[in-house]
Amino acid sequence: MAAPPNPLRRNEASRRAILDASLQLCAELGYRRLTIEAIAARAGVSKKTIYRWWPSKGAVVLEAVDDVATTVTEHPNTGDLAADLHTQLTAVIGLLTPAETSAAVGLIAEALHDEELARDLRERIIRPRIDEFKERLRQAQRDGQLPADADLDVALDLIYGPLYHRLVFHLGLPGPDELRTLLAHALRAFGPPPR
Amino acid sequence: MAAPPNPLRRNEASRRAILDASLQLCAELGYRRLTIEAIAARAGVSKKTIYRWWPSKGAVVLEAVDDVATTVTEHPNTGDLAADLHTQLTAVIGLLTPAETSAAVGLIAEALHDEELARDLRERIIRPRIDEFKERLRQAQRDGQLPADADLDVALDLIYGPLYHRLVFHLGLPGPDELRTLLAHALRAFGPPPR
Amino acid sequence: MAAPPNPLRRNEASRRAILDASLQLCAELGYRRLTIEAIAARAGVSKKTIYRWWPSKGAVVLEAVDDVATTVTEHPNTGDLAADLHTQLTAVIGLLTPAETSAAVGLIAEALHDEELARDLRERIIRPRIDEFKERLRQAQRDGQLPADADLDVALDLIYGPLYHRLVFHLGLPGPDELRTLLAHALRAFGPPPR
Amino acid sequence: MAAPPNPLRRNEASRRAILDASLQLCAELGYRRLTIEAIAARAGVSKKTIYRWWPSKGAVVLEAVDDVATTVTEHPNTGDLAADLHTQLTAVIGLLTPAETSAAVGLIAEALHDEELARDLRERIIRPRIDEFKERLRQAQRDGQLPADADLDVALDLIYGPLYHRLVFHLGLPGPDELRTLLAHALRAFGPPPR
DNA sequence: CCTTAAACGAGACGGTACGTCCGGTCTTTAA
DNA sequence: TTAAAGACCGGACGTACCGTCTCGTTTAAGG
Repeated sequence: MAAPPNPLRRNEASRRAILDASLQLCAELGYRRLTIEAIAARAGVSKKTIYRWWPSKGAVVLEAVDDVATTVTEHPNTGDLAADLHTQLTAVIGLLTPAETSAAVGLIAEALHDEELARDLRERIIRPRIDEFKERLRQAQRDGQLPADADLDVALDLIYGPLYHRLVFHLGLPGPDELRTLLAHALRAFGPPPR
Repeated sequence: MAAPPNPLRRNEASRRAILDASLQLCAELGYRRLTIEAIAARAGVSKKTIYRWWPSKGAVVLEAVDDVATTVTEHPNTGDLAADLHTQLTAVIGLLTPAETSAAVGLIAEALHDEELARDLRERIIRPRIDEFKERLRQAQRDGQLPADADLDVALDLIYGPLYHRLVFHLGLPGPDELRTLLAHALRAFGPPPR
Repeated sequence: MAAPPNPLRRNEASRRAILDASLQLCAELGYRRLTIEAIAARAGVSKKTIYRWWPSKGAVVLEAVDDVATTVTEHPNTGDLAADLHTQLTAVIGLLTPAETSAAVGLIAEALHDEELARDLRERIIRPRIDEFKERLRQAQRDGQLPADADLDVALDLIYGPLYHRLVFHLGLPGPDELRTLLAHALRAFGPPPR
Repeated sequence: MAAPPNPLRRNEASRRAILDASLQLCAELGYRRLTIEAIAARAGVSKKTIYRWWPSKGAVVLEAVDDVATTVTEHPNTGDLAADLHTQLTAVIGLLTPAETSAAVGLIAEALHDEELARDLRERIIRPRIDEFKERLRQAQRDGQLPADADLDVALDLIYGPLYHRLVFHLGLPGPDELRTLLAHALRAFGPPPR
């Protein structure tokens, strides 16, 4: 692989213009119709500049999403586990809605065919949030809201799984009440409800 | 939508050749690198013939998958709910593995951007299986293996959700034991196991 | 070559509809944009029926032009050679104008690449008129308006040549006065003007 | 018409390869069977590159012919008008022979339906040669080989006309002797040969 | 402060696939 | 038995983007 370009020389204004253009165009056209050519044109940048810093459309959008997602999805900790999960999942649902023009959904679709992008998506975006999620669950275990022996990986699957199941088949993402019901069931899977 | 051409005139041999070529090529190249041109070439058919009967690559593959999936995923009914679900989910995992060359995974990715394909995928492939799944759960309710008031939509989400959660982030589809664990938890969400 | 179909079975109504549609469409679209498909559609006839009786688009148009050209271009004989030639050439110019939508011009262009069509065009349409033309010149020789030893093939070239020279390079077909001048010069090439 | 791309950036090697391939293929297949795809393939160039610089197959071939025709058809001036015209017309006949694979004949046919190509053909190729031709005739007038009042436009029609008349109806282009006869007649149209 | 190497915009280039059109052949249906 | 309707294979069309590659022009790092 060729040596990567010297990051010191990187033009931050171009980087921002590219990421902004990506999200704008994704919102306007949807991820699928988004093209590198259009990003370059909108950002007032040459295609070469994009390819110098990112290997693919997916990588550009991933970085753009990473920027904006950072603030959106911090796991809250108010002491009430069910309420906090509800808040958190609602934020995630916001990132995935509307599916047609959501950059996040576009990335998920792309990652299904692109091993490398999938790895980046998982490691840079998902994994840190999984870690925060588990940390919050451990807190709940210490608080006695969740059994100490609960399998946190299973919890992750039961709590986040329904979202993606519904997303991929366009079954309609859950509204607030439905979400509450789902969470209640998921938590019940770990034992008798706390006194 | 334009009226489809008269299906009476349709050449069944061409249809089969097209569907077979689609699945072959998908297995060889992966859904993403699959092209209409290649399907036409492999099937010995003109592109026009494909476009006459299907609106997009996704629609072709959907029909191809529909053909083969029919037999693969019938919900068994041995009387043991957890075992039957395990069997069923294992079959579904088979359709989704390996992700890079699975036609089903390709369709799921495509459907994330294509409303119309998503509708077809849901109505022609998924919905009937959801119905069978719920029917099996109702049987379990009659058998006393599941509380009579269990919310079957929630059950669907808790049981199938983990698969898609793991699929979209390449978290590794569950193996047999992991699957058993997931199922046990999901079922526990509906109350204490019947005496 | 396959035996031609039995002309006795030929449907005259279809034949007329095809020829009429050809000329209509040629006038509307120009020869180049004319297609067999469009002729069939306009004539309410299947493509097969056209291919059964004619080998190519050119052959259809040739027959259509032959029908209408018959009456248009009979060599007149009033006794005044120059005047008669003027009349005749004016009729020919009419067939070639406007060039963009003239079926005759389309045939000429097609014949430049299609040996077989060229032969048919020459033998069925052009040759009989050449014969009439020469007959008229022989009459003029008998009348003393043209030297008895004039080379009629050369006369043909000098009299008709300018039309096609101008046609192929879009130099503008001659108007009545210009045509008179051209004819006067062409006839002068055959000797001193008769006393 | 859209502004053409900046010619400064143009790749001269590609341009030459395209023009060469065009003439080669035209000689092999004839103008009619020549396709942009084949030119691109033979020239080792993408179709886009052809469409970037030329609007149509005709325009490509026109430029190719322009290149080669430049040297072929310079009007000679030996002092003997009839002999010089004979030389010149022989060169033109060479460009038009054999008709099936002559690029020039292909252009003429195409120009009959394509106003824009016709204009280019006339202005870039024909007009300069007409000017040279008339210049040669004016020289002949000064030499006393042609009457001073001869109408040079008429001379053009009488001298070149026969070629195109014969070309379009495949009547056989004139050989050397026939050509001499035609020229002699055409010149006689302008009055008694000077003593 | 100046030099000089890089990053940059612009965009041409070889490719691949797109979705469409039409040519010419073959099959089905109805009269 | 004929002809309409039209499906079929083939092949070229002209377009859109891909990712690579010059070009001159900034521009900022380090001498």
